[in-house]
Parts: sequence; C-alpha cells; structure tokens
Amino acid sequence: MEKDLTTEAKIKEAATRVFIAKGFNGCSSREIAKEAGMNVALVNYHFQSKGHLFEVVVATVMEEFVFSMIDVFKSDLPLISKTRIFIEKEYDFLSKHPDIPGFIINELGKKDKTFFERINFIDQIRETKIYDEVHAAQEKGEVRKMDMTSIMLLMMGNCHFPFMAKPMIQTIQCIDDKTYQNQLTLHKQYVTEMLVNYLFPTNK
Amino acid sequence: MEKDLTTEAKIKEAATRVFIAKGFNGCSSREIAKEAGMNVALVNYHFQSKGHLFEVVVATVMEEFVFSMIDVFKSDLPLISKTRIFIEKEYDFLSKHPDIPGFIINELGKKDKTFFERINFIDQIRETKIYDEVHAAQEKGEVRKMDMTSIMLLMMGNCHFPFMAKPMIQTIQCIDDKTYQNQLTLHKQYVTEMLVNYLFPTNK
DNA sequence: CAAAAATTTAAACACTTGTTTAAAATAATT
DNA sequence: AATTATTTTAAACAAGTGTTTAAATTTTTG
Repeated sequence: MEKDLTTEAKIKEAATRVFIAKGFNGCSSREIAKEAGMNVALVNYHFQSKGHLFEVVVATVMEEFVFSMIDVFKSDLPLISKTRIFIEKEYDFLSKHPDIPGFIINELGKKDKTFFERINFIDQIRETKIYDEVHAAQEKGEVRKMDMTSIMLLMMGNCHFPFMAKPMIQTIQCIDDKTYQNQLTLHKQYVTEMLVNYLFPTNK
Repeated sequence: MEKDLTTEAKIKEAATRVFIAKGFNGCSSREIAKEAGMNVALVNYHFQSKGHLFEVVVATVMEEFVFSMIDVFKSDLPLISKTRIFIEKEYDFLSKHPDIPGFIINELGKKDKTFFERINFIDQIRETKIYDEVHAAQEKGEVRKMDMTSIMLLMMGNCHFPFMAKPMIQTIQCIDDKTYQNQLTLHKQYVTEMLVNYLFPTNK
C-alpha cells in the first residue's frame, strides 16, 4: 500500500485515517503511531503535538474537500451545467471519502473559530467569482432569487447528507452497504433533477 | 432552572447537555458529575457506567427526536399536508435542539449496530403505516415513484443539514447567529416549495 | 573516515481517565 | 428510638493520556 513515504508523510497518512474514523478525542497519539508503525515520540518530533498534527490533517482534508468544487466553479460553463457537474463530482468524491463531510462538520463545530479561519478556503471559493456569476444570473432571471447561503445549503445538504446519514438510514431501512450504494446512484439523479428544476425555474 | 429533581434525573439532564455538546469521547465522568453538581461516584452508583449512562441518554434523545415525526405520520391528513407540516415541525424542533441531529448521526456512526438496534424507533415509524400510505399514493400517481430511502434522504437532508452545517456555513458566509437564524426561516420556505413540487409532480 | 546533525528509540514524566472501595451521612422501617 | 437500607462522600485503584528526556542510531557533512 504505502511504499517509500517519508516518516512525516506516513504519520500524516495514518493520522488522517484515524482522525477521520474516530475523531480527535476518539483516538490517542499512541494509536496513530501504531497505525503508522512507529514510536509515539516520533509523532511529537515531526509534529509538535497531537493538536498541531490534527490541524495539519484538517487543513489537508479541507483542501482536498474543496478542490473539486473550486475546479467546477472556475470552469467556463453555463451555471446549469456547473450545477449538474458539481453534484456529479461531489457524489464521486464522497463515494471515495464518505466520512469526510461528517468529520469536517463535527470536529470543526467543536473547535473555536480562529481554528477555522486559519484554513483559508473561504478566499479560494470567493476567488472563483462564483458568487458574482450567480448574482448576475439572478438579475437576468435565469436563477431563482435566493440568498447564496440557501443555495449552498440546498447543494451541499443534498450531496453530503446522504453520506453522513448512511449508518442511520441503513438502520432505519435495514439495508446493506451494497444496496445503499446503489440507492445513492439513483438518489444522485433525483437530487440533480430536483435542484436544477428548482434553481433554474425558467429552464425547460 | 432545575428545581426538585431527583439525583438520577439531575445526572441524566447534565449528561444529556454534556454528551450532546462534546460527544461521548469529548467529556469525562467527572465533568458530567460537576455539571450536575455532585460526586463522581454517584454517576456510577445510579447508572452503572459512563457507557450505560450514554445509552440511556441516547435512547431518550432519540425518542424526543422521532416523537414529532411520528405524530405527523399518524395524523389523518393528505400526504402533501403531512409533508408541509413535517418540515414545519422539524424546523421548529431543530431550532430548539440544533445539535441533536449531528449528535445522533456522529455518535451512532461510531457505535456498533447492536447499540442502534436496542433503540426501537424503527418499529415506531413503521407502525404509523406511513410507508404503506406513500406506496399507495405512488400507485395512484400522486407521489413521485422513488424508493422510500430517497424520500427520507430528501426530507431529512433538507431539514437537518442546515442545522448540522451551521458552524461551517457561518464561517464560509461570515454571518452571525441572528442572521443565520433568519436565513433558516427563509430556507424552510424554499425547502418546502422545492420538496412539495418535486415529490408531488401532479399537484398545482 | 571522523565529526556533526538529524532521526529514532525506550523510558519516564505528571496528569486524567473510568471505576471501585469503604466509611460517613441520610432515609426508611420496625 | 434502634436497626436496617439507601444514598452520598472522599480516597484510592490501575490503566491510559499527551508530552518530554536522554541515550542510541542513522544520516549528513566536512
């Protein structure tokens, strides 16, 4: 699996796995070290503390998390296509990293705000000019007039929630992993249709 | 605030607050005892262990959580009204208990499945015959034909996510609590319209 | 190749964890 | 009022926590 990685990279990889699976408080430095196959002291030698290692991990995960979004925002496509591709890419990404949205929302809800602001993904999104583009389209009547917050909630909620709520829904519906995965493929289509219809009322 | 509660009730109340705010691993038995204003040993005297106390708390929270849902499902109203009232009641409940959905989804995602099954809210939902009602309406063409899992994901995702993602959205959008709360009131309207339009295509 | 720097190790540090014990205080019963 | 049962307390327990230390090892440098 992992080949010629540096010690630092190995620790970071292991920490990412463990932190995402168990949360900051749900694991110990020793568990991370063991997962990386090394001594406990190395964790604090390369990263100064468990807390700092966590910040490094979160920053990297967040970057990965917004990377595909940013990519779609920057593309030279009409908003309706961006919407479709955004959903498609989100479901792709989340199929590979289903625990990331829950991890981000949970762990960051408990940390202070300065921690959040140290990770500058806000500017990254704003730099894509997606806000201006949406606003312009709203003025032209192509996009339903609603606050950007609501648009984000609709898009992210319908993309992320199905992955976050997997254990709960699986229990309620008594379905296995395979069935749920298939259901998600269907759901992606529903979500796309629903959101496109609602956000672009003049379309079709 | 709390008046003439029994020791047991005081501990359970304090534990509920602390568990929801910090999670099972994010707090200690001593913190719960302190929050309840009592000795540590009392926690284990009245509840056998931290783990057992947690189970009791989760069971109670879950009950509260599904109570209003169940109530709507059982009511003698057309499905479209049930949908509207469901959303209304969910936003009401979540405004008062914004941390509960995140708590349930997070903490239960980490526990084993037997733990989940010990809380029998699944049967409670099934007993309302809501599944049969939806299925019948689908046969009559009143409700869009899609799996119950997707309907649940759409309903819950659009109700719960805005509360779960509050810290994240607030940071991205740079808005305070009051503004976010107002935004949620607006968002509820959008969600209602979007879901009703999508789930009941023949309507209007 | 020898000296210096960087890395890795095992052991210990002080502290917190969940839980238990046995004595003290309170309440209930006879 | 005396005895029993219940509740509460402070103290202790072993195990685990994040972190540090100082020695051993490896790598880099001159």
